[in-house]
Amino acid sequence: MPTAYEKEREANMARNRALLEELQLDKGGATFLGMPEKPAPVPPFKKRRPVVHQKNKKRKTPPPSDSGAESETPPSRVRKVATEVEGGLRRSSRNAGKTVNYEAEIAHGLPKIVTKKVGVDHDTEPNRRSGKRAHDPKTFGSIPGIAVGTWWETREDCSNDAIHAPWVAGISGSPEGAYSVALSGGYEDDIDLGEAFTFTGSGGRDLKGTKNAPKNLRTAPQSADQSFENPFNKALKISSETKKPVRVIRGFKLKSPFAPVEGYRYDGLYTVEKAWMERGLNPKGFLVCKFAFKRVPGQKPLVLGDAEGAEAEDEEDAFSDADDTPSEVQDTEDVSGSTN
DNA sequence: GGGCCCGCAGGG
DNA sequence: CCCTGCGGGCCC
Repeated sequence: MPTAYEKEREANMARNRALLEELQLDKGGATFLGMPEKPAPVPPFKKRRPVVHQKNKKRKTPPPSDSGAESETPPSRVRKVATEVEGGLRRSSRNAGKTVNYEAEIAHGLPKIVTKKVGVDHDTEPNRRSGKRAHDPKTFGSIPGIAVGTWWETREDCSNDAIHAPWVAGISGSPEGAYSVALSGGYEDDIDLGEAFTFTGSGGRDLKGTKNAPKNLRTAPQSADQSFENPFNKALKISSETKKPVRVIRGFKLKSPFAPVEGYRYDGLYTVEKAWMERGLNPKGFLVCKFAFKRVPGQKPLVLGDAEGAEAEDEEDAFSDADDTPSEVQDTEDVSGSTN
């Protein structure tokens, strides 16, 4: 006997799915590997394999840099890309420690600051971690040198590549609109059809607990209504009006056939097609902000999950996209794809 | 595997 | 400074 709330949820989901299917059929949409001519029957979920964490927190000692020639050679570890599957490295190289000893790295002669910019004075703040960034994450559109399909083990690595700056938050934005979002399974009722998906806003979670029982959490269940007054949600709403592209990463926790099995993957640019509110999938039916995203046509096709085979076949082309810049670090401030 | 607690980036 | 936030390491 479904309750009124359950029926409402069901209706919401059906309506949202219909909306996404319509978006997918839009001209230029629908382009993931192996996609049939017609609509997309979403394949069954692949079983998610959680990241296997290494007990030993120590990071692998970085290789000694090419003595002296370090002035423009970025640390090769800054970015893990799909092409690393070659040579047996695969994705099982779970060795990126969390406790990074930057002084040790500096002692090794690795340049931690690949470029300037980003509003940081690297002369006065040489140890500032964001100084590692080669590009400003607060830009709209693609990031030079970061191909669609680029993969990272952690959100931190992704952040360093300026694709999605926050380590935890799912939305990065400003009053100008949203720069990027992370699909990481935080909301069970989000639907992911690949070329189009729904996304739930932020806020309405009880992160602090009560004064007597403080929690100090980073994520928590829904405990209040969301609203578009929330700056993150507002940014996405603005994006739905300006239609500026938003970078999208999918994480391993996302329940979707398009989610990577491990880590986080950059899946290219999407536009926010619609913003609305509805009762979310939470015990008390708190309101959440919902957004419908549609992939910008003409990008490298999505892959299903890790799509082991497809990815291996594709690795030669990992950087061959027209709007991708082959080199790791740009000297120029060229921001191709930006609609700033 | 769940609970806990923490650092951190980013914005106000 | 304060606060938030779809991480992640660690302990049990």
